Amino acid sequence: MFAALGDVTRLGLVGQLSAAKARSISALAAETRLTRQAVTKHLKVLQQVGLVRPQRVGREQLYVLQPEILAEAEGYLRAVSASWDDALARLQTYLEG
Amino acid sequence: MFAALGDVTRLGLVGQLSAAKARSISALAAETRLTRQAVTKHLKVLQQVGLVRPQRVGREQLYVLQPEILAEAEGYLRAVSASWDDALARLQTYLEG
DNA sequence: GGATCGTGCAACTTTTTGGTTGCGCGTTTC
DNA sequence: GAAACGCGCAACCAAAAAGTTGCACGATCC
Repeated sequence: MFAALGDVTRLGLVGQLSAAKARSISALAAETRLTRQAVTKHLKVLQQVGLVRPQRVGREQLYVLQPEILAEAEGYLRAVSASWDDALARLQTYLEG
Repeated sequence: MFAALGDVTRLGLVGQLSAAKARSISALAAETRLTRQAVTKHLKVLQQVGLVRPQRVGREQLYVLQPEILAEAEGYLRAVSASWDDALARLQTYLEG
């Protein structure tokens, strides 16, 4: 999940998709300096982690963002922060004791 | 930032550091199957994005987690979710209109 | 029905990255 | 002060990932 978002190009694609309802591969590729095939590969990666969902419309393949998945990552970050706060509290106690 | 967390080993190191106050490179390496130098490299990466801060103590180099930085990533995810909700609302309106 | 558009698939090249090995240097410890 | 410990640096290796090119195929437009 983080690995999927860790690529600048993919993060850009997520950005594009977060601003639009749905976009075709060519439309997405048009806003980058990459080939259409490169964009296709990145979309496959995003799809594998569930961040994005393809949807065929005529001869176009539209991609839609699945923001529910983002909540997972958000939750993890919060958990790490929390457990670190615990550790910090223990450290505090230790230093004061 | 996401790229830094995107590696399994680095995410593991963050996990270790979130559970302890501070840990030396060797101590961190001892809990993985990796060399000390490999761990050193990963810590450098984490340090570059500000997730971790080194602190020299005698001949040991301790590393401490900087959880404030995690809030940035958390905020970004929330923002993307939000703007997508907007897009979804517009799509809804479009379809109903 | 022929041209065009959007796409999928496969092979290939290039770059990045994760990992190791080897050595030297400051800090302890006895 | 010599041995041991914890590190840092640099060179090197291998595997994975990013990107391109070339071709074929269904959908659309005229």
